[in-house]
Amino acid sequence: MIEIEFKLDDSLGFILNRTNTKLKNEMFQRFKEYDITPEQWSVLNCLWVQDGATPKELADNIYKDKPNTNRILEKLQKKVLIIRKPHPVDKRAFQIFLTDRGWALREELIPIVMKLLEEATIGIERNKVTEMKKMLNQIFDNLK
Amino acid sequence: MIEIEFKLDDSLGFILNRTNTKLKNEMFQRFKEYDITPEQWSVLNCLWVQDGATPKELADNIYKDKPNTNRILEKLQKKVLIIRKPHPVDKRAFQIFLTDRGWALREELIPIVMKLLEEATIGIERNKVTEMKKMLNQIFDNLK
DNA sequence: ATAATATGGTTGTCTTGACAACTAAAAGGG
DNA sequence: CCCTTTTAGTTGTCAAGACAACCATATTAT
Repeated sequence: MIEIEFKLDDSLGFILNRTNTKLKNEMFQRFKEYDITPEQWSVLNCLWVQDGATPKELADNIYKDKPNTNRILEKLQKKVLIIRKPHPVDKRAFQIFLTDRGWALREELIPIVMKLLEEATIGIERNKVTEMKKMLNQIFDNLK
Repeated sequence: MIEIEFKLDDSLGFILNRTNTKLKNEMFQRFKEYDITPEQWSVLNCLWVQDGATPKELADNIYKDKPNTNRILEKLQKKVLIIRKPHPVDKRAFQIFLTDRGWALREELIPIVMKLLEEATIGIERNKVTEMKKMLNQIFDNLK
């Protein structure tokens, strides 16, 4: 009988998930005083670049499906960080706009994230991080 | 005024999360006919190495908290892949044992995962993957 | 122009993840 | 030995992710 060799602790999937979870969680902690989750952060990021985007466009940008994006938007709306306006052309759609508070978070949150990523990658050369990001994107492209 | 530069699409956190989600999801799809989730897979893996472990030990091994581990165990139990037995020494604790079906999944699932990881890392040299895993573990250790 | 199809958005369900609060048993300190 | 503290496990809550089903509007084909 052939003994199958597989070590969970050395498996890319497990390692990836473990690190991702911890990083996301640390981000969540540092955002706590702003009451923003990492997912909400990613939506805000998209809006800072493209204010007035539709939920569909935002969903595409953050690589999540429409229901999830919708629920994230609901939470941002409840916190008055965004407002929905009817789309001028497409009656099915909306446009999402940042409120003043939504805009203001930009200068507050970005430094926090940059500091976090700085700390997370201590001991890893900058070009190695770039290399890792390329590999992660390669894996992303390889799938599905 | 200083213009803050930050691109979500080039941010390690975003890239990590995006790839992790996709890999996990692809795993979920390939496990579908076995009705096993990636998280349930990780628990089974631990039991294949340490049959009779307690929920607490399993939680430590998969880096999840007790409530989450407990609920994953409930699902494995409902599918009769594991059974709980009272701990012989500690009356608070349990020991988790694999059923025959739980053992049998080993030979079925491991090749699927190995194939998936093979496909996911196409175009990336094997030593680069090793390097990436080291970096991910470094990041994990850097945090908290 | 109308019928069929596609798309934007919403709602519901199930699994997971973090966290708080709780029970019961074990361990430690006086 | 008793009292305090720690630990194993459970339950509940909220945010999120995948998925299916659904409605209303747009688009396309005939």
